[in-house]
Parts: sequence; C-alpha cells; structure tokens
Amino acid sequence: MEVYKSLLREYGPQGWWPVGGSYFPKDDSPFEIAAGAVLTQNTTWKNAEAALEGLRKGLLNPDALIEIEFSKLAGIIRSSGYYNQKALRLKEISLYFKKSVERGGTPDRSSLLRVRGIGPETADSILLYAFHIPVFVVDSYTRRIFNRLGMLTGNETYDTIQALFMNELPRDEILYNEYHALMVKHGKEICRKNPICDRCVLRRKTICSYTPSVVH
DNA sequence: ATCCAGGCGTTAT
DNA sequence: ATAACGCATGGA
Repeated sequence: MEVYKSLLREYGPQGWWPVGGSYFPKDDSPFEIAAGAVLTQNTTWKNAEAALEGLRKGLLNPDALIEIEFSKLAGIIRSSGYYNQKALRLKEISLYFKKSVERGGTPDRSSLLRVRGIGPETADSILLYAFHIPVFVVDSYTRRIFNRLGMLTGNETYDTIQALFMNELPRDEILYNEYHALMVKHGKEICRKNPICDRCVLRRKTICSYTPSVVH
C-alpha cells in the first residue's frame, strides 16, 4: 500500500477506468475487452489497438469471429504480432463467449484458464476490466518493480505473487485497476529494463534495493 | 542494426 | 516441476 500511495502521488490517477482511459474504456463490451487483452499479449497497446481497429467494423463479436476465415482474420490483426497464434486465440475465445458468457454468465477464473490462449494474466485482466471482479493483475512490470524493491526474489509463481498482493490489500476493484495502471506507467517510464533510478519515487523513499549489476 | 513490448503453449531438462 | 524456446510486428 505504501508503494501504491507513492505511485499515485507521483503520477496521479491513470484513468483506465471508470471513464476516459485509452486502454479499456468502460463502455467497451466485455467481448471487446477480452479481445483486446489477447491482442496486447507481449505487445505494445499501440500495436494491439491498431489490430482492434481493424476488427471494429462488425467483427468484434463472437459470431463474426467464428465465421471469418482464419487467414483473413490473421491478416487483419497482423499489426499486433503473433498474428497466427492470436487469430486462433480469438476464435477460441469467441467460442467460449458464445457458449458460456453471452447468456448471462460471469465467467469464473478456472473456466477462463481452460480456454486456449488465456493464461493467468489474460484471465485476470478479463475478470477485472470486463466483469469488474476484484482480482489483482500481475504482469511483467509488477515482477520487475517488486524484484528491484527487494520484496520478491524472482522465482515466485504468478499465483503466489497475486496472493501476496490480495492478502495485503483490500479487495477493491478500483484499487487493483489503478495500481496495475500505475505499475505499467512506472515500469515503462522509470523502472524500465534499463532503469532511471534518479527519477524513481520509490528509490527516494529508500524502499528500492536495486543496484545495477554492471557499474561503469 | 539491435532490442523490446501489459504472454502463452509446447517441448526439453 | 520448471526452464527454454517459438511466435512477429512496430517503434525507440
């Protein structure tokens, strides 16, 4: 919670939610959010967004994505990278939504994880952003930041890290949403692969134990 | 030119 | 069980 407060004070609310965010705006349908979650896997949101834009003309629903020819879909989402894998994953998710979600259900985590192409982070992103269920999303930035803070060792599993956060923090959708967004911001701009520790609010508070492995 | 981005499934240890 | 590896485009 101390880290969260520092990041929030430094960067302010990121606006991923409730309204005005450019990532998963509130008025997007759950299916669109799920599609976006797949398209952005290991890829910048910019590239994913371009792919999403290509789908925006009538293709952002399960029926359309089930119908469309595979290679055509792959071509449309080309800009998101891994387009063959992601085309398959979009089709799998479409089947899942048509079967389980479209008639009223909120998905549960274990059923999401059975879908080909939905791993823990994508599942949790869908639960949090599309269905407003308070689950903490762990991503590579979370790992990197907390490794450098000395609060993780680097060999924890996804579920272990998630449990650490969720046991420590109140189960609050908005808090998890904002915290995740702030870590993306901090991870991208400051706690990068090559970090700019001089500008890091966490280091100034001497929480951070990161020391560059190669010092010139 | 080289490196990396809000991972995941498969295949090798 | 867990560590490597392939997947691929676009921008810095």
